[in-house]
Amino acid sequence: MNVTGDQALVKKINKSLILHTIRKHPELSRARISEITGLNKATVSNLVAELQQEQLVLEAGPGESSGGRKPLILHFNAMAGCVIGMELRVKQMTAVLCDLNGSVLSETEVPLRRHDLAYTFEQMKTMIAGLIDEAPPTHYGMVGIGVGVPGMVDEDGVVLFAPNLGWEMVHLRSMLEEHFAIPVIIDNEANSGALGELHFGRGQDVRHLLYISAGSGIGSGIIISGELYKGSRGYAGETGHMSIEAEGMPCSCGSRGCWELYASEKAYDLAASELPAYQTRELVRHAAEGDEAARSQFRVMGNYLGIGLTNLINGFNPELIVLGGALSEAREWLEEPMQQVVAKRTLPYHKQQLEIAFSALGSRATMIGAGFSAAMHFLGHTRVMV
Amino acid sequence: MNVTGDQALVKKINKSLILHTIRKHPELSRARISEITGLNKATVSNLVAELQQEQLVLEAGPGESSGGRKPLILHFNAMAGCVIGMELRVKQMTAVLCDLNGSVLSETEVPLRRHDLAYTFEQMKTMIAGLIDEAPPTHYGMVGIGVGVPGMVDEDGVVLFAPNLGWEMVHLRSMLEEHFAIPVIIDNEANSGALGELHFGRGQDVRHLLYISAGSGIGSGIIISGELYKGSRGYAGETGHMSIEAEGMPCSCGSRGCWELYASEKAYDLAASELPAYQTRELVRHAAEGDEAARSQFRVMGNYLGIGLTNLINGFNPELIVLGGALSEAREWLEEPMQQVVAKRTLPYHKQQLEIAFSALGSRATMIGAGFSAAMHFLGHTRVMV
DNA sequence: TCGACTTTGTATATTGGTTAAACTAAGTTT
DNA sequence: AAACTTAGTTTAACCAATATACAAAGTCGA
Repeated sequence: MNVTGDQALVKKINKSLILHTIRKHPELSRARISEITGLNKATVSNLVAELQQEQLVLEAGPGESSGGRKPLILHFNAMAGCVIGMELRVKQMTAVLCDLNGSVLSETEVPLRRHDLAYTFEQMKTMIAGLIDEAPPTHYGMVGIGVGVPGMVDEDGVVLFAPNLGWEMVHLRSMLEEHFAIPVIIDNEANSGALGELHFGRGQDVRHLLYISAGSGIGSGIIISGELYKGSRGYAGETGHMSIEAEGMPCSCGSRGCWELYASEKAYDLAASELPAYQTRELVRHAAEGDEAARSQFRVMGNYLGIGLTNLINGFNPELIVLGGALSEAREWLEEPMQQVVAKRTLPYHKQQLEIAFSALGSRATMIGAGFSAAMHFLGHTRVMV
Repeated sequence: MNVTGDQALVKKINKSLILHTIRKHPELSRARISEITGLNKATVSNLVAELQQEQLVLEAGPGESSGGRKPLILHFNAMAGCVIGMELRVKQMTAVLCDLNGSVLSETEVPLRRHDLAYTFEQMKTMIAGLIDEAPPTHYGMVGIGVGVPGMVDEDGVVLFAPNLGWEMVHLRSMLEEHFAIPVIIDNEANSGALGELHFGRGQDVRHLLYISAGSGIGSGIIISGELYKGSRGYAGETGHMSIEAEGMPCSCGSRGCWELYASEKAYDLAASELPAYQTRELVRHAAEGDEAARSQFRVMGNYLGIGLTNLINGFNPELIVLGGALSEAREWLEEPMQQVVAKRTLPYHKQQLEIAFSALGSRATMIGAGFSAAMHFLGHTRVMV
């Protein structure tokens, strides 16, 4: 249904605007908020008073005067509640306990021996229960759980297909919500990572961002106008199966020449020559020790990474691309060949104002992003499009 | 700056909602609008009265009663003003005079002998002036001009680069606005085509649509959440330069193996064997007459079209793909091999609820879409995101 | 044909949000 | 100490949507 306008909506828009303004800029006074947002001073005062009552904003004493009355500094009360952000990986499960602004309060990790649903779900419940126990007492308590999973997720939080876990049609959101009675958000691992980098990594103030998660495969999270783009059914971003060799190697997906066969860890198995190791971390170590086979492997992969990136750049015209996932540990060896290919093959105009960076959050991007989704879901975010 | 909420905004949102509801559904009464939108009957009455005063809505007499007072049927007054939609092509220039709802009132075409700016701009001015003369007298008169051009356009209506015209950094919008003193909207030809198909072709009620314009090259218009996605600088959609053969044929763009070398009219020049003709229309004629070389050429191109489409489907997960441009005339010969490849290579979940269709508007999609952009710019469209 | 019922559209009073302007509070500068 | 600045609050006015009552104009069964 359509959203109609009334006074309640106006209040929602303005309150949301003020809350997120305070959240993003610490050390603001009511007067500054009025200037920044364009809202009347009285409006700001009223809505801030409500936000204080709701424990979402705190007064933190007087600030510096610039020739008049001292301003009263306001803070977003990130400790009004807690969220949990998780990442489900093939070999382990990691999770963080975060405040409402994405700061990590606690971090845990557990190895996964098997991937069957029963076992994994038990482990998840134990891990989440542990973090809930650890959580400090807050006004709202635990307000949400976000989970990033290595597979396709639909809009109802159903994991449709996660080949590396052997999962199909797992109603993960409803399972967790029924057990913990807390709102749960399930997302693809790359989508969560994209949100993590957007809000806490390299992506501050970026409108259109592409997050590429290269590990055992390649997935990507697409941020358009500051928001996750999920496609018509929630499956957007499966760029690992973009064919870059029309009649190349056959892929398990049914296609041929898929990008991830050449530019993810899958390439190790298909490498032309013998490699000294078949795990990224090991291979990086060998490369650092001067092993030519390892270095050459990364050069080739960097080249292919660049080719796929070029395709995405020409199509999406993003402001920023962030490379994350396990492969980002090989940055030292991948970056130069990759950048060279991109420079050579990208359309000239698309290169302007384009930055390609490696993840600032590293392997924590996904779980931090997942936790942040949960926090944003709790805080709400209403705004207008013109 | 941020959009803040106040009563004026509420009114704008609701008025916009009512106007576009009437525009999209003819034969509505105030009572039905109230039901559909969720707005109070009194609100609808008030805003409709204003829209009537602004000549944007007309009362069209009583409708059928269903056991009570007869409803007063309202119509969107598409003839409150006119717009012009143009398409600039390599060999000709086409334009339509449209009402505010995209209905074509008049259509013209002029061949282009040269492409230098001075000459082309003269021709444009003449063409537009002719259509302005033809326009029937309306309350608002001519309210906008939309132009689709074969090249990259930035957010200020500057044609950055149009290789087929030999244009670079042409400030087309300001040139036309200064001359005609009417709002002008310049867009890439594929973007305008996407809008045309979205609103008047196959795309009604579709949220995420991809319009592929295959002709002398391949461009695409990306519609996300019902809106054109232009990327960070306005250059999104250059999918013709997506590499589908990592080390394939060198392209003028600096890359290799670009999709449009294999699946646009550029493929004719690079065909393995001799072709009976080198223009799509001619080649289609030969294929229809049984020429095996022509048919085989289309089969190969259909195959490559499918490979590129698969890449886009996996990445974007659109609901609908519309194929337009000159190549769509070869639909009879392209469609089957293309659909086969897509069926074989696309990820299984992405196939669900995906439709691939050929353009319903044909060669008119771009100019109709361009005109519609101008009309929408005049009518405005304010709404809320939650 | 009459009266009961339906449906459409308008008028009225109320609600509740933002706002401008005046005001209080609390500083700095000269 | 007086003049000036800046921060935040109070007040009254405004205005758009709403619920409710109401008027207008139809249908339908007996």
